[in-house]
Amino acid sequence: MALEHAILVSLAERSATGYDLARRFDASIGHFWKATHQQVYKVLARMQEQGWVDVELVAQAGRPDRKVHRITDAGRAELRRWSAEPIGPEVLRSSFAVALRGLPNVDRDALLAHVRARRDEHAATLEAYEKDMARTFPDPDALDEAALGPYLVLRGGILTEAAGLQWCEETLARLEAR
Amino acid sequence: MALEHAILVSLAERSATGYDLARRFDASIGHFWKATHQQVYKVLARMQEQGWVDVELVAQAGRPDRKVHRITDAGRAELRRWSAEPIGPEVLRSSFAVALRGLPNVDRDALLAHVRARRDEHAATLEAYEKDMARTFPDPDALDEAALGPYLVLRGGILTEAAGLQWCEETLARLEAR
DNA sequence: ATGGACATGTAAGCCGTTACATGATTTG
DNA sequence: CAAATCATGTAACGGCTTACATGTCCAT
Repeated sequence: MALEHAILVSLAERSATGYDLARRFDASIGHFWKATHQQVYKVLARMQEQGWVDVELVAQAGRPDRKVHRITDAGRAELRRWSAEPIGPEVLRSSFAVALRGLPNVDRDALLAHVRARRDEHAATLEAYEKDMARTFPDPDALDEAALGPYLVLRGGILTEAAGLQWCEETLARLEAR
Repeated sequence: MALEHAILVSLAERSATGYDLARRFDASIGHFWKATHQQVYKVLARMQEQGWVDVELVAQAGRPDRKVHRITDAGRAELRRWSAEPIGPEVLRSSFAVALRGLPNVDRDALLAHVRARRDEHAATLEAYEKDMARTFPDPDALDEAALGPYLVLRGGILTEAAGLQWCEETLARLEAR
C-alpha cells in the first residue's frame, strides 16, 4: 500500500527506469524501505495505468529500451493526498529481539556471535551515514528546501543506527558478564 | 519464516491458547513482532503437524474448547536450530521516512501534525516502557537467567523509542524554523 | 572466458491483511 | 441492553519473495 508512494517520492526527485529505482531501493531509499526489481516493475506498470507516471522510451543498442518513468501532475496530487492521510504505525519485525527474548532456549554461543556481527554492522553503517552527513550537509542550519527532506531522513538513519549499536553493546556487556 | 519462532519463544515461556498468543502479540511480544489471531491459528496448526507443539483440549461450558498449546522437545530443538542460523537484516518499512523525504511534494501542515502525533506516541510509549523497567527490573545487575532476555528486549524498546522521539523533536525544530 | 553491470520482465507460491462467521459470559 | 471479552476458525485477496528467463557490453 505504500511502495507506490516511495516510488513517487523517488521519481519526484529524479525520473528513472525501473532498474534505476531498484538500485535506489538497494541504497539511499533502501535505508528505510526495501523493494526488489520484480516488485518495482509490477508496481510501475500499475502506476502507469493509473496515470501517476508516464513513460518515455529511449532506444538503445543491444539492450532493452530504457523506459524512463516521469511523475505526472496526477502523481504529485496522489502524493499530496497520501501525505494528508494518517501514517499507520510502523510494522516492526525484529528476529533479533525474538532471539534475545528466547535466551534460555537458544544456542548462546551462536547468539553471541550474532550480536557481535550486528554490532559491527551498525557501527559500519553509522560511520558511513556520518561521513555522508558531513559531506552532503556540512551546515545543517543552512539547508535549502530540496535538501531538508533528505537531511531529516539521514538524521533518522543516524539516530536509528546509534540506538541499534548501543543496544548491541549493552547486550554484549550483559551476556559476557556471565 | 519466523512467526513460528516468535510463537515457540512465547510458548517456551508459558503454554497458551491461540487466543492467548494473539493477545501477547498485541502486547509484550507485539512491541517487536506483530501478528493477528488469524495468522496465529493458521501457523499453530502447521506447527502442530510438524510436532513442534502439542495440544491439550480443555472443555468449557458455553465456549469452544480451549486448545492449550505446549512446546515439545522437537519445538525446543527447532528453536535452537533456528537461533544458530544467521539473523537476516531487519526489514524496514518507514512511511514516516518516505513522507519526510518527499517534503517538497507533500502537504506540509498535515506532515507537521503527523510528526507531532508521532512524537507524542513515542513519548507515551517510552514512559510506559520506563515504568515497566523500574517495576519489573529494579536491579539490572542482579537478573536471573529467565529475566535476562525480557530485560534486554525491554532495553531495546526503550532505546528504539528514545531514538524515535529524538528524531521527531529534531524534525519539528527544523520544520518549525521556517 | 568469466563475471558483473545494464535492462527488462513472467510465474509460482507463500505470507499477511481484511472481512466474514458463531456464540456464551461478563461488565458497565 | 450494549459492548467487551473469551474462543475458535474460514475465505478471498493482495503483496512480497524466490526462482526462472533473456541478452549485450565491458572489465579482468
